[in-house]
Amino acid sequence: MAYWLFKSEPFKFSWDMQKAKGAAGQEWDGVRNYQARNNMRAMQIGDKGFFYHSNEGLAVVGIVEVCALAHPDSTANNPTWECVDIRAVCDMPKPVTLADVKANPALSEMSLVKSMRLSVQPVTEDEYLEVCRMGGLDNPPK
DNA sequence: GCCAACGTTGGC
DNA sequence: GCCAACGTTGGC
Repeated sequence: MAYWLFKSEPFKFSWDMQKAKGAAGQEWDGVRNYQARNNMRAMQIGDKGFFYHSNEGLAVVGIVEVCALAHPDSTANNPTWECVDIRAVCDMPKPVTLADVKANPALSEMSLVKSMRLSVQPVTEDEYLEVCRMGGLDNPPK
């Protein structure tokens, strides 16, 4: 089991929109960055991840899980670009902001701090559990 | 809206 | 294959 972080600008695709897709989930399309694509290729069904609002909100607002392995991005005209499908699992009871993450020494190595611009990031288990704890999630889905 | 960081492109 | 120019992302 691996952990990830998915960034989205809420005015383009928000957490509410993700939740509205329900159990069927949503193709995480639009990624045009090799590192982000490679992260998605490495994902397994059931991997968990954070849903992060960039630009506005600047916070981890929910937990998602991978529900389809990497496949061609339906919005791309080039088979180079692939993406997974993800579905909402639960809300973060208390959104964990970027400022919260930066202020926590235990998270100083997190990609969110170190590789700010990467849109699909790996998260370690320790980081996953720590952010869940900060967000008031007592029994984080694994 | 500004600008720093960083990935990509393209000339040589 | 180097590196300057350029475009995009995203925090502030």
